[in-house]
Amino acid sequence: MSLPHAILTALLERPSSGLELTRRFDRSIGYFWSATHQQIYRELGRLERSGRIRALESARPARGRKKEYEVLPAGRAELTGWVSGREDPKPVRDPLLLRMRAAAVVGADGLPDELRRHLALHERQLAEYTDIEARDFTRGAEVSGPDGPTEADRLRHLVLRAGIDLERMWVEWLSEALRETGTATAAPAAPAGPDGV
Amino acid sequence: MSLPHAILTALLERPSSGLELTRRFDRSIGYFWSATHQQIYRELGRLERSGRIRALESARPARGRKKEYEVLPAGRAELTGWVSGREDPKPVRDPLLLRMRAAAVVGADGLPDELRRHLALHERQLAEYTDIEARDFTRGAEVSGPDGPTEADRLRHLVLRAGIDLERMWVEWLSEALRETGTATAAPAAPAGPDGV
DNA sequence: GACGACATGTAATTTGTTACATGATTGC
DNA sequence: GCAATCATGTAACAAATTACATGTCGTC
Repeated sequence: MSLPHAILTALLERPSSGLELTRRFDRSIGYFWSATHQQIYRELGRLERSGRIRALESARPARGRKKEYEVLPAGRAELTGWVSGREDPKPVRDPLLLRMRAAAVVGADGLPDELRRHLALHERQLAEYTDIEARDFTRGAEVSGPDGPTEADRLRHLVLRAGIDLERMWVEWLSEALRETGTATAAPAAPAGPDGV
Repeated sequence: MSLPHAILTALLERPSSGLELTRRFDRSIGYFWSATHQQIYRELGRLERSGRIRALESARPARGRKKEYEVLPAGRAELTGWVSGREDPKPVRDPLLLRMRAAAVVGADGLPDELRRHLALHERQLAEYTDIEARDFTRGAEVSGPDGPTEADRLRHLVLRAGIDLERMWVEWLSEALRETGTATAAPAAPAGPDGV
């Protein structure tokens, strides 16, 4: 249940309207926590009702009119508490890996094309991340002041590097997978031994 | 919507009862597609009603009695079609990364402990995977016959290596993250620049 | 016959997805 | 006034999570 905390974080970084949040969840925030505008509006409603955020004056009448939110002390407290919480890493759930495992059973027809497609997507994402890194986190382009990077800068850079490392891992793995399957013709494959893994 | 296909794959590899499937989803299958027993029973019901699998004779009366399923031709056809489908990689959604980003805003209190905990978990998972690799996929211990690995073996090995690469990536990233945050005292952190990333 | 392990299931809730509905503002 | 865009929202559904309920079987 992290969506409300993602929104609180985003709003603390900068007060925003629902649509602005939606856009930020397509870039920055969305790189590690994705959400659609429907989820965001629903959650904004809840957070407002529970007194964790409030709409800035100016716009009341709702529909069609922009409505900006800011975080209240209760919201900041909620987020602070959540940050020091514990939560195990979620088990992996990856359709592409499942497809490969299924392909081992019913035949790998068309798989190489899909691998190539994913490779291109991950390469593009990697390039986007490294561009951001070059822009925001290299010596001289530091977001921070003359004292070098702050603790906050270092944390944000670490998060970005997780994204970079992940994309790099997929690019390398997909390249290797293509080397091994791309050339071979799709074989029907024999029934497996005991589970194999 | 991959759960039914995960189940079809598992049942093709070996006919099983609901509980057996649940156990296999805690190992092998679960390494790339996790599911709880409630999900599995519900989905088994649907697959049976839609004529994709059927219960082996022997056990009818239901509750408490073991019930084994096998895949029918319609099920195999469904899976074969699904394997050649296309699906974009899902955007990342990682609570730990979100926590770090939030920590950059409200302070990184207690974060290093959580990083150490995750590091230990990922190291254990990595060890489990490399054990399996050594057991099932090294020369001499090959699952396959004397002709060397089959296409199916190669695919299963690739899936396992994705797991290994992923865990290794996290182990390395978490080690680096600890080097950078573990020593520093938790700082309150200044308000961010424009989104930063 | 009571207990624990095995086994199958129901119910309620929350979260995420997809499709659609409606109002406001701006430029032509 | 009309179309395009910005902006907020509703509704219906699908999937996942959590908690609980029930039945069978072996064994002590």
